[in-house]
Amino acid sequence: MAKKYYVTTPIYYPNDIPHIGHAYTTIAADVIARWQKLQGKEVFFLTGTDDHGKKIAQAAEKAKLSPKEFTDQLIPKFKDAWKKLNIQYDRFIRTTDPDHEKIVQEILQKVFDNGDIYKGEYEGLYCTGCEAYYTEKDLEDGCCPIHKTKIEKLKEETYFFKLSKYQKPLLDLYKKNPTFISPKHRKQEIINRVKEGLKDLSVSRAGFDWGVPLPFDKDHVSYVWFDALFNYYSATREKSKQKFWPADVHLIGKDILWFHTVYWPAFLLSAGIDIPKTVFAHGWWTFNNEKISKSRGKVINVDELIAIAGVDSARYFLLREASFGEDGDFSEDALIERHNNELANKLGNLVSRTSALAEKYGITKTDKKLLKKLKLKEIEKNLEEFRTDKALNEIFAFIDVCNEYIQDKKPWETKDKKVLNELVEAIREIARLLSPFIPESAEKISEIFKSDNIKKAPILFQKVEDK
RNA sequence: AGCGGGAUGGAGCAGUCAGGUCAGCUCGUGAGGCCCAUAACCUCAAGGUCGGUAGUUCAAAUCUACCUCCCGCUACCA
Repeated sequence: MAKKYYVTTPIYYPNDIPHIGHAYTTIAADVIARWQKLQGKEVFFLTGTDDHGKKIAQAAEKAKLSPKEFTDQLIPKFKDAWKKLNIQYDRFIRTTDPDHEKIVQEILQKVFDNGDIYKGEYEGLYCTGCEAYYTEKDLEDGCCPIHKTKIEKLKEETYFFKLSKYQKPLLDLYKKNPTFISPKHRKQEIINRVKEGLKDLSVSRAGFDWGVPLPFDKDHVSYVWFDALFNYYSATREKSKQKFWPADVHLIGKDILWFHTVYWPAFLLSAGIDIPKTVFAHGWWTFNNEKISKSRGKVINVDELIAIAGVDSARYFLLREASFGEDGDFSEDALIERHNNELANKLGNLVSRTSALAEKYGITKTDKKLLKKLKLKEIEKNLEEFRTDKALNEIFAFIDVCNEYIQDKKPWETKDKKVLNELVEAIREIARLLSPFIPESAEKISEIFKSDNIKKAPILFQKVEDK
């Protein structure tokens, strides 16, 4: 049986418009999924939305819809965006899916029976206007940042998860499984914070019903993280999917690293479920070196992203520009520069000149010497470690080698069919390696060089001129 | 305040974990080559005391200590 590979994105909050941040994580997951398929593995790629929570309930009320109707309306925005970006996910899970709700309840019951969930009182700073708790640092002069009203201390009955009990097991886990928190430089941050001690975590809310009811107390619904995190697991409970657990990688943004590397394994340990192999946190995008902020209109949504130079160029840019795990800066100019230079001039032109020469002079079989200069092992290693930028670097370094080769061998002069064949074989491999990143263009290239009867290629990447 | 990250030619970055093969890549600038190709491609050149100081070492961008400046995180927020 083929080896399996399971990759996830976070489940997104459906009230958002899909923007560059969502797109980045999802494209990265798609590239990894496609790459693993290329390695012959059986792949399961999960994405979805987190439909529960008070904010959604309130927004729905405003729109005079039930929360379910409200979220139903929002989901297509995400599905459309992923379709436009050529994302081949295997399942789009929603936290309102019945199979998910059922699993969450089973696990809540199990953890409750273990004694890891107990009833207690949560005391916090509560704003009645927002109907939400705030932490000390959110406040402005002791007032709610939105309503500017005095905030009050409130006690509420709630169920707690014994997170404190898992401090030691978590630290052991990090030690035993060094790649669980990736990239490496984020690990120490989490370890230090866990060492400082863990407080028990409130896992239920009373007073509204838009969530998964606690099986042992129907007046409470599960607090959002308990519900949301388990999506990764519940998607693997149907029979044909069970083999995929534990997940090979959860791709996430660095903002939710804490939840995925502390809460999530603690819940799983308590429920006696295997821990995923890796949680990989990537960085943030800035826009023209400024923080992306919705309020200032500095958001790039998916349509804008695609409009600049096409889907493949957008995919290519995002995975090439940012050192994976680090922050990256997005700008239209930078995207266009990479599109024109790397995709059009280097790759596109190589395909163009090679196909034109091959059409004119033909090719004959050779022993693929040029291909030996491709650092395939490096590329494979980088992709196993989610370093897409480095993998692309290596692939494009090889494209440079091909351009040098053609320059050096002057096949337009020598009409050497062997030289041309070396190039054709090289390009076939380049197309294969690039197919996870730029699926449409890679497919076109493969098509051009499919048989040995090659015709001159049309322009693959039309250059984008200055605006 | 604590914890974590960063500072590398004009711009943007890689290299730091495993010290020497390292000062690399892209853009920009200057000169040349080629004429197959998307005015693309190839070659060469100019440009950096690798944030600062001290140390370890035969050898430091890389390790250690201290300092300066930036950025992020500090938990019930999706």
